[in-house]
Amino acid sequence: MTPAARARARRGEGELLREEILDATERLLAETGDEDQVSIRAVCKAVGVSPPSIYLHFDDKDALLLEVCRRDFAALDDALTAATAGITDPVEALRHRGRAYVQFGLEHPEQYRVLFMSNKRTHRIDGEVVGSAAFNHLVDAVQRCIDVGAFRPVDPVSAAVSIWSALHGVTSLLIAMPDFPWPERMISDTCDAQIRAHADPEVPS
Amino acid sequence: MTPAARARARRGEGELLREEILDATERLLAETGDEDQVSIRAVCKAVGVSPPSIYLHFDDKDALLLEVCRRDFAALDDALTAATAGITDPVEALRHRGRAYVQFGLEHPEQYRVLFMSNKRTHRIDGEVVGSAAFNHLVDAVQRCIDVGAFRPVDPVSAAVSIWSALHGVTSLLIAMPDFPWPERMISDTCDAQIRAHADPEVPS
DNA sequence: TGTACATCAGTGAACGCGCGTTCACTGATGTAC
DNA sequence: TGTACATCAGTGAACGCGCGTTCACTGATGTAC
Repeated sequence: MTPAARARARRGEGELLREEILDATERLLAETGDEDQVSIRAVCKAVGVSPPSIYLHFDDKDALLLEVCRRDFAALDDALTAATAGITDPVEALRHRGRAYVQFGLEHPEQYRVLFMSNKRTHRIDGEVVGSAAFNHLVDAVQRCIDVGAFRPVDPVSAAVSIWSALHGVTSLLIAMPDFPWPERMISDTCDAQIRAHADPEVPS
Repeated sequence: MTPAARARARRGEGELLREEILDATERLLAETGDEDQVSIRAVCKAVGVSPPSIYLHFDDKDALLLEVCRRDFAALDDALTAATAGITDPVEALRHRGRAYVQFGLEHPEQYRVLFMSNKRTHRIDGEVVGSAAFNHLVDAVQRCIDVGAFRPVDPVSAAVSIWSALHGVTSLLIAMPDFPWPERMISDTCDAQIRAHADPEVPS
């Protein structure tokens, strides 16, 4: 049951394969749940092309994985933005952002692994930190809570790191140890606790 | 520069090799900082024996890694116990336990990866959760804080999970993304915040 | 005290596998004249 | 309108590598008689 070979792209449409390769890599990662199973050959098989054709579009395997990483960071950022759409209260928006972060991780565990739990350093190139957009948006969200007086006027970057760290703790433990008897409400408790930790006590909610 | 071949053990002392294999695996993990480089062959080279001799002491590679995992969990538990030795105030003891947890992770990052960040599931066998001792000791530490009235009388297991999750968040982010501009005092801030989050407000410290 | 033998602690060589990558190539298709 | 040619989008086969594991073996050493 060999997968159908892919039809050759028409002239001028060679770049189509590039997108198909990226899609297949992503799909393979999600389906196998194992970064080690994402080999050049496996990707080719999934796409229906031969191994050398990868090198028409990517310098090497690392370049391919870096591009996948970029897309995943963008998908995460999009999911977080979507989760807060239409919410005017900055604290509620932050709460939703937090929940959406954990949810993204649980829905795309292997992608989350690659982004935040791997030692492959795929998320770095030439000192560029690929995922900085999502982090900056979190800082902005914290800043808005400070602006309306709901949060104490601390350094928004430190507060964002603290919140991120708590969210990442929950997400990565759930991903790495799915069989542990985690308490219910662990996710929302963490989000709520982070809000509480930064709230201004003089402004009761 | 081939490493010196290991001298054959004397009769009845065959088990010595088992310990040497485990030590070498641990050393290799720490030195290379990469689980993927810990192969049967690499371990053999480090010990100075031939590949088949591994199988005199371990069923297969997974069995070897599981045993390494057991040792690492024991080492973690020992480090945490040592860090709280002689501290009578339960809250101070918990604070030290927290700091020691993060410190263990940063000092043994690749071991920490294997224990808490891997998808290899090395820490499970026949449903036995290998690292439960360290977790139970954390629950006990939380319970002592509750007993003296310093912590609100919540479920100690949930509180322990919450604390663990926060500590793991910090530890694993620092390990996975060492180049990120983490704020100073991130570790101690996290420990302090967790203590505060569970403290009984009627008992000011 | 001598010697045959069982046992122990390993080894040498090979198995089949999948990997990333490279090289020379092919064949369809658009274009210049 | 016909045709030679350049270009594009790939492919087939091979490279050397390291991997986990297995098989038949070796040679030293302790022990029974």
